[in-house]
Amino acid sequence: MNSQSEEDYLKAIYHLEMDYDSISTNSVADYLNMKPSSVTDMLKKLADKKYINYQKYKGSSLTKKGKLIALSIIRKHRLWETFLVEKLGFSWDKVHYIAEQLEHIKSEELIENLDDFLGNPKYDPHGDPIPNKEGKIEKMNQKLLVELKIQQEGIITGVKKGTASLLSYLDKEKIKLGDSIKVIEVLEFDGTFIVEINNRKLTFSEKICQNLLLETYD
Amino acid sequence: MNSQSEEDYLKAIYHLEMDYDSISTNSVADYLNMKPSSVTDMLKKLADKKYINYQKYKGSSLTKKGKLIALSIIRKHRLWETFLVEKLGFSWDKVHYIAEQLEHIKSEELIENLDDFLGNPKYDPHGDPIPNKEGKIEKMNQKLLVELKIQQEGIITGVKKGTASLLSYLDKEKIKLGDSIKVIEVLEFDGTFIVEINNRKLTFSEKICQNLLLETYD
DNA sequence: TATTATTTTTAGACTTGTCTAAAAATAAAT
DNA sequence: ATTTATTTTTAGACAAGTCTAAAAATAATA
Repeated sequence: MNSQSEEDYLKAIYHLEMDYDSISTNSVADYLNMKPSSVTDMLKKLADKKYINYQKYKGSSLTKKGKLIALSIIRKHRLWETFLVEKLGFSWDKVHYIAEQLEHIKSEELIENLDDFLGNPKYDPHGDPIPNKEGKIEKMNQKLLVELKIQQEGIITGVKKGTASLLSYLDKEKIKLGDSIKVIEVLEFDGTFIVEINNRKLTFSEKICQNLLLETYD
Repeated sequence: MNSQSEEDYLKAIYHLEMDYDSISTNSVADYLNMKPSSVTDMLKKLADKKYINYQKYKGSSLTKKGKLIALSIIRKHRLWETFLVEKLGFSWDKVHYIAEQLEHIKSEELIENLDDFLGNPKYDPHGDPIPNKEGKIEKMNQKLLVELKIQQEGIITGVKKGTASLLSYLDKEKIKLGDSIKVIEVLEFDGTFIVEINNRKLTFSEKICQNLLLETYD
């Protein structure tokens, strides 16, 4: 049985491995708001348990075993987030703190029953893919809308830094993070995109497309 | 913010106060499977926080403040149990361990949304009353079926010690703990009870009635 | 009521997970 | 290539919550 702390570290390393090749002690400390010395201690412990490969001063990486645990926590997190939004009416931006707690509840049966109850969802309310029981997870890519080809699809995950005003525009148009978007046409003349969201056709300027972040599956 | 441990102790004292007048350190230790010395330490801490009245060698009792916390944990526990049984299809006898974990999740909003989602249930799957948000809880009494008067109702909570075989009879008759029972008639001749359970009329011998435990509300 | 038994508390130790401060290793820069 | 800066580890401390063993208080009994 792993402690809540151990699970948090494994999850952090998993997320960091998405973005960086080698995981430094400091990056884990930053991610978890902890001091590097505390992280060193825990890394040793996780290495003893064969959850990570850790070499003094060299950095860490998850072993197969560690990755499976991280994915099982992420699975729980995303299923609980789905539950909170779909069943309890929370808005997608308020569920993280609660899911951080719920993801540590111990019971295989609980999470499988929850999965069935939710209709075995593939994506959570943020549009992130939910790993299956065996730890398989759909690979995803962060892209800008402007990078998509015609007919390609993605899920809206946010906007680029410094363009928060775009968020209120999206809000006005009743577009939420997690909504699916599909490119129908791109006008050669000015780069305007015609896209489909929630069965509605919408027109986006090139500037919008350069600032809208998506996840795509390929 | 209270720790999981503190919450467990407060809940234990609450439950013990249902059955006994004065709560000894040892009784808390037994209830929580802990050593009395550990309990003493925690009792001091809870007294510092004004959650209990504690006097060396004399025993403990919950303050108003402590009782409210205990009731809020019990509320969470029973709502989660209801969720697990009603929504996730768990059987009533397998939910306790999971609810023990879920009851410590921190979020007012979560529990109020859950309450609404479940349709603001009054009783949990074991037939125990669920305290409301303000800590009000329906008073209940343990009684034997034989003690009930005609037309009185109760919820089946168990059988007397040494009569486990009665359980398999109930099982055969598709009667579960938590089922509601109402006395329709008592035959003077031999003390046979005619009762209604799940809209079915059933006949119980006097011996059965002397061994079937109920909760009643009055 | 004096003695024995039981309960409760105290004292000190241990574990987990964190911290600070200092030392050691690695990386960057002059 | 030396020096300087940064990163990482070590060493030692602390808080929470538990334990064991022994002492103190209370309760039971002869």
